[in-house]
Amino acid sequence: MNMSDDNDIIRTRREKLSRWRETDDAYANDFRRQDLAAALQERYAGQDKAALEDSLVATAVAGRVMLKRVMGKASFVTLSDVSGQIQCYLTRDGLGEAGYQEFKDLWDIGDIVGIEGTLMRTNKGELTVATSNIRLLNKTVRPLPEKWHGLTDTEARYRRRYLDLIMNEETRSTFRTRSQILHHLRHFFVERDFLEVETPMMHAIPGGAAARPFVTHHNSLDLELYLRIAPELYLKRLTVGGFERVFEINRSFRNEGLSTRHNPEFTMLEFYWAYADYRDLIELTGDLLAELTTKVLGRSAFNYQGTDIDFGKRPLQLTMAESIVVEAGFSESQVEDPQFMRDTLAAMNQKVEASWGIGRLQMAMFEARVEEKLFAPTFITHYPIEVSPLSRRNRDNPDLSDRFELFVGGREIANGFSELNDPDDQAERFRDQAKQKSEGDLEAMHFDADYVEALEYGLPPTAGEGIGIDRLVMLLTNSPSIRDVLLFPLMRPGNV
RNA sequence: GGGUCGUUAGCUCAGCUGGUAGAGCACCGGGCUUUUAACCCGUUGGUCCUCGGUUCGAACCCGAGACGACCCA
Repeated sequence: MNMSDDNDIIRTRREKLSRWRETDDAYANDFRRQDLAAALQERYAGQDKAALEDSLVATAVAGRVMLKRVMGKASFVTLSDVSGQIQCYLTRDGLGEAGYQEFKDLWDIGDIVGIEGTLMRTNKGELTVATSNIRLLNKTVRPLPEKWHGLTDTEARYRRRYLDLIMNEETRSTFRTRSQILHHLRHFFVERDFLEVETPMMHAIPGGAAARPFVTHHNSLDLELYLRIAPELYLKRLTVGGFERVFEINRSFRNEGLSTRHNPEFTMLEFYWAYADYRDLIELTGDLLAELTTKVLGRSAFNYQGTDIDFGKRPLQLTMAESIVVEAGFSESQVEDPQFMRDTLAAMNQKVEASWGIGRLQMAMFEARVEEKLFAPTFITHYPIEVSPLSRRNRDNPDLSDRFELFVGGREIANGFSELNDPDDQAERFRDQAKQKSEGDLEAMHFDADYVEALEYGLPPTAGEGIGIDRLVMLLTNSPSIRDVLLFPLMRPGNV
């Protein structure tokens, strides 16, 4: 765990570094690479040994030494660059006595080097650079993890992600996929005339979600500020301002525990779409998942932790009450009976507050008994108004909201609704939240008078949605933990 | 917050019932001009996570703590 500075390996490599520093070109930056490994592998895949001998293709490659095989006066070195790997053949005849000796004396696995030469193919058929000139570009001090097993210790992989990236193609692949997902999401929304915006990360009043915030302090304003728990209320202010389609992909922060599904900072996509409602969102979300998966994976179906999921098919739809009937096995009348729900939750050792109405009781039951079972993509609709303080009230049933969440793999992936744009109703909901906060609910919302004022200037009929990007990346990269899709997940400071 | 498991060489891991700490890779020395985790020979390398306890004697047993993984709340 503790990588001390005085072990034999590091001491020897430091001695080599000292010798290298005595040369003229230690830490030179004038080596120019001509080709990437993968490009060479692809371009010359069809050329056999004889063809390459005839054509004398000159190249210059650079990268990290991953493997080194010394056989007396000839050696093979495997270089790794951003694209892939290529083998190089170094000989005393090819490099000259001094050059070959420098390689033998100074080069170690892990060093960053530049190699010039011509392409050849070995007897076993591997494309190889027959080296005529070598440059040591960075004499590294610390040894890489073991070449066969790599770096497997999860703690080390998260704390020293660079080593994980050097050693594990799977890790590199995950983060390439993450980048692709973000790219295609942006493309999807920009193509549909959504404007990408950035709204504040530091809020005087945290809002837009039920969560505990991180608190910080602005010195010169002498002001308590909160890291945002969601961008929602600012994005809707922009919709008031006439940006009728906006989206933001950025971090939010929630001061909660860590788990395989939660990191205190996480990435959300939120978008707001004027003159649309939650049913339009459900359609758009279905399109989005199908298109995204096809573009990123080349197909709409994939396997997540042993279960097949297909975003090419439209997700199921159930109301929250229906889902409790179906998955938890209660009758429709039981699900609507506050006393029954309260008693049943209590019997399940679930925390229940006396003030909770049927909406919060149903929500608690849903979270306890239903959510984890929703493996196949499923939209749960008709959330109770009691747990949806920013959502539009359902026209047919005022106790319900025009809101849905999407569940995949037993996890919430998206949350969307027709926006509440009645300022008086919103003020009433905020007052209710503030009351719950004063009664000790740490996740209840603050009264945001500034936001209500914005609504008084007029939010068009609008639908808005948030999509958890980390969880989406988990699905498409088959990652069991959110830490596997965050380059630097939060860790307690350790003595590493 | 609770439970289970883990922490031994730079890395991957063994280490029996408590009796002087082991292997492979890497490193160092030697051999080898088409290898593929190259191979062969010979070395080197340790805060056994930390602190305390039990014991003639602790990597191992007990207690407390640190860090991590997973599960639960």
